Amino acid sequence: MLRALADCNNFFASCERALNPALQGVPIVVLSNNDGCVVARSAEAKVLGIPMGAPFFQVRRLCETHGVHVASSNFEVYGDFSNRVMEALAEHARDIEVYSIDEAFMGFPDLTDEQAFVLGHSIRNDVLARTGITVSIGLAPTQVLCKLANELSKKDPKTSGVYLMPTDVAKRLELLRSIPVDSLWGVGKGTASRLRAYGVITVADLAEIEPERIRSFAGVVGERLALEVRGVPCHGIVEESSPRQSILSSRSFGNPVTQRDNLAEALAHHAFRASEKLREDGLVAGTIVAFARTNRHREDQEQQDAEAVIRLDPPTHDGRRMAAAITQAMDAMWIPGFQWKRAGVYLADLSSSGVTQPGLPGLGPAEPVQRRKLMEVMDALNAEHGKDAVRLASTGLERIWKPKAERLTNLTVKNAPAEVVKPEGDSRVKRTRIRFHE
DNA sequence: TCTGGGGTCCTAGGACCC
DNA sequence: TCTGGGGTCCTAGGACCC
Repeated sequence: MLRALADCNNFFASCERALNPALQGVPIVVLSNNDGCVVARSAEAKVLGIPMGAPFFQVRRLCETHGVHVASSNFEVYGDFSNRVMEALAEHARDIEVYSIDEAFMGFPDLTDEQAFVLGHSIRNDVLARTGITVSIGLAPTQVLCKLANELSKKDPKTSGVYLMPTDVAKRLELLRSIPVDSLWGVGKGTASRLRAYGVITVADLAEIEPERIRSFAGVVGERLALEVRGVPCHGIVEESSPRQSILSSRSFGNPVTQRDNLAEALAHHAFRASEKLREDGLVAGTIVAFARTNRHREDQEQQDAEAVIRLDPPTHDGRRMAAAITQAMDAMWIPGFQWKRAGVYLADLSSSGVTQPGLPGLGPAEPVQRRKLMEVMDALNAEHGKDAVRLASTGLERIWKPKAERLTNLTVKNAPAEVVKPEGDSRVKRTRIRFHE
């Protein structure tokens, strides 16, 4: 089977440009939450030498000097673009696995090299025409090789955005000999240094070593990698997404929080946000962890973590119950005298809601009817009138803990076509696994 | 002054049991 | 000084990804 990885180029920056055609040719930078770091750069911004992940305050001058358009990230809008890209991709593939907000693996029946090229280009053209987003296509027999092919397509302008990994094994090995093993998907710093210690320097080295031997020093992860670069698929294209195992809602504060009440409000807010995601997926949680941290980057300040772990018995998806539990836990959690920079709520021990567990007396339906109804009504109102249209009083009125987002693209009728902001429903692409991050 | 927010999977080691 | 052997389950933390 032939596989492909389609990956949107400079995705968030491309979305901003698609929303505002006046940005054609203008360097664009998109900032992370709280306007903290650079998380996406248009090609022009890369040329200016703005590094990925740079704290914005370090590149602010550079941006001003060169007239860079700087945008706060707007994940709702990027999610809509993503949906439309994935729908277009799905029409071309036999199987599709939406891997992240801007990437999808696709499966095709076997094709000749010629056919693969033609297919790659027609996918690219179609997605561009329908969404305004440019994708790069890497074609190969395994997902790890697809990743590599995709990178090569982006690096080399001659490929015009479509790269097919050589099907001839000797040719492929020759190519892989020039690629360092740490550029592989799944090889980070730790694995790279372990591999180096055993003489595995290039991807070809990995392809030539006995997979069983790899296992002794790089574990099953290394073994799978070795097989994949040989062209033996270990990852299938997963169309059915498995249920989530954890949910996190957290943010940095626009300004450090020093008052207990403000931290409590922020945590109640995150608890409710997390509970919304839980209900969306039809799950209940058995454990909440509420946490707060001081600013790791301030070496002049004493650091502190605060954490409260709360068991929910029976498990729940009731945001009110969670917020109340956290409010109670504040006594144990609160440590005065620190400047809290970030806080959040983590949900674990997730299981399907409405399921009674056999053999466990007392574990009836997850929630009493009236509690469920209340959440349903709140979710419905917020879906219709926008996030936070109705919210828990415990999340506060002033909300001085809110993160910064000072450069949000103004979605007026003029620059936001209706179908961009509110795409057609009924996507046939399963997106339950999609995660809204870059 | 100012530094993101999600996730998954694997492993090692401890608790516990027979 | 010396003090079994094996199995399972759970958890914390590391590594990695986007």
